[in-house]
Amino acid sequence: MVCTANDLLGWTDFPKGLRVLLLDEDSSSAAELRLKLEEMNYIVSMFCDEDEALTAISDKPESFHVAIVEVSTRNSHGRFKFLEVATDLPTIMTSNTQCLTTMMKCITLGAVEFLLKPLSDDKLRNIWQHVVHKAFNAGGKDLSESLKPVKESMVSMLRLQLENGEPMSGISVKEEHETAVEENKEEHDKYPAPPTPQLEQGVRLVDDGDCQDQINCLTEKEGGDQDGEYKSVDTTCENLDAETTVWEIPPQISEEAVIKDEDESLDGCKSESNVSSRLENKDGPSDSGGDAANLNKASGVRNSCGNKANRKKMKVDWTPELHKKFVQAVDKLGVDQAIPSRILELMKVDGLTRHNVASHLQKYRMQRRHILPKEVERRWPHPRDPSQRSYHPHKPVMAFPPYHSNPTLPAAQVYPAWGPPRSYASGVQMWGPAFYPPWQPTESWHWKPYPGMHADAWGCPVMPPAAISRTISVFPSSKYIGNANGFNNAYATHSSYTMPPSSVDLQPADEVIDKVVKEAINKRWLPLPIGLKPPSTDSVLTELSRQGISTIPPHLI
DNA sequence: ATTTGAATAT
DNA sequence: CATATTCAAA
Repeated sequence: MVCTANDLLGWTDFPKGLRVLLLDEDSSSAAELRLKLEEMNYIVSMFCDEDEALTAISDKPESFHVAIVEVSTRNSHGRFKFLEVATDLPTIMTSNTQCLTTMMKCITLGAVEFLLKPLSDDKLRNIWQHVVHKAFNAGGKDLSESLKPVKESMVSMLRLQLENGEPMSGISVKEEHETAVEENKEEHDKYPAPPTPQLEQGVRLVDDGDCQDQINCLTEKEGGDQDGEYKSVDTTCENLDAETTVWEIPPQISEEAVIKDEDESLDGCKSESNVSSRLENKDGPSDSGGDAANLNKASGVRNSCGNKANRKKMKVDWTPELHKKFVQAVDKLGVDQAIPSRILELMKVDGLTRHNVASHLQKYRMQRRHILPKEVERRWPHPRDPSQRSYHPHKPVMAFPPYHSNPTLPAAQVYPAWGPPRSYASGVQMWGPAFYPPWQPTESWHWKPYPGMHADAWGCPVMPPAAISRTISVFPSSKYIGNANGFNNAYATHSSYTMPPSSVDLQPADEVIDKVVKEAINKRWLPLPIGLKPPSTDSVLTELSRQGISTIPPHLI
């Protein structure tokens, strides 16, 4: 397979070496085509029937970047099948006959273009555009293996160019011609369109669209720390030139108008750039996450707004995928170690800054602090006098770990923290109320209260939920959290008898408690007990009903 | 000098 | 709102 991230770097003269699958029954025209393509430095694999071709594709999906498929009235059926199966491969249909119906069908089935034979050299030469287009517009998920590298290389190229302020050797990409698929990005997000589902990408940096400040352009030098991180997007006027330059001249396509839009800084122009990363990170210690960045621009075909997408700071769009990465990073680090810089590091998402992460982390923590106590309230509702600050003796004083995973839970169930993956399009908050926090792999949750103290000394390691509810403490209320004295006091006072009898001997010394409490206070989002097995949703429900709470708003489950 | 987390701004 | 930016503190 040619296509690894490394190969990209080697792919200096981009279209060259692109692998073309040629499916054509007419052997003579096929041979001719092949010749031409090869002259253009494409690597051609010829097939005469679609089954062969499909087999080749399924055997080695990464062997082809683009397909050119001839269709005639006779073989159209098979060709349609090809289109249906080879969805990952940008496929150009060619035909001797112009049949609107056939064309329509091909396009509907995902063909990227329908060309009438004979194919012009120009058309042929430029087939690479479809590869790039697909690489940039397909969500990371369904991006075929062969396209990922392309995408990556494009991104790195673009980045480099922007950073250097000058075009890189060899490759340049022009996108103007691309149809403005992005135009209705919002719509796509909400109602993913069948043909080219714009699935969520990693980081979506959204331009705020106010290009009105020319001045800014000149003065934007602002010194400053964070600017470095935005280097690639914060451009000055001269960079702008460079930018426009960047987008011109793909190998021989000089003529197609490059949008030289001087600078129509205007209103309403929106464009965005997109950085996405692979999200194949599976659970577990596999942090193999290499990641690619994808830069997705709104092709500015329309009107004045050119593609100067990335000039101001972009807003990071925390897509579920991105958030998932975030959570995985946090999980991996363990809540107590989850600080922006490390998270950022773990996420390895290009274009994301520490600030972005910090901001997100802030929200994340707030969620945790709010959601959890609520759950607690539900489990031990204040019967009366909510103003009463005292905690029930029966009420738990210690929170069960907001994180902490039940190792037996499949990773998939680990979601709830910030909610199950909802349709990003739905616009629903991804971390809406969830019944349970993202229990994470136990080993990743490091609670180190005190160096010599074994975590397990605390509380009851694994107990049925009912038992836990009787023995483990929990924050009485959110109001209470943050009251250091109160908490400290409460904890010290009640911990002893909220402990299971069996643990009595293991009571930590007061000073140890102090330490723990201190840390707990300092990092209130940290879960307290250790080694506790989180109750399953079912058992919680059971427990709830046992306590006479039978009605749970559906959205909480 | 950096980084963090919270507060505040957009 | 969700993110970004600012700010005080570590």
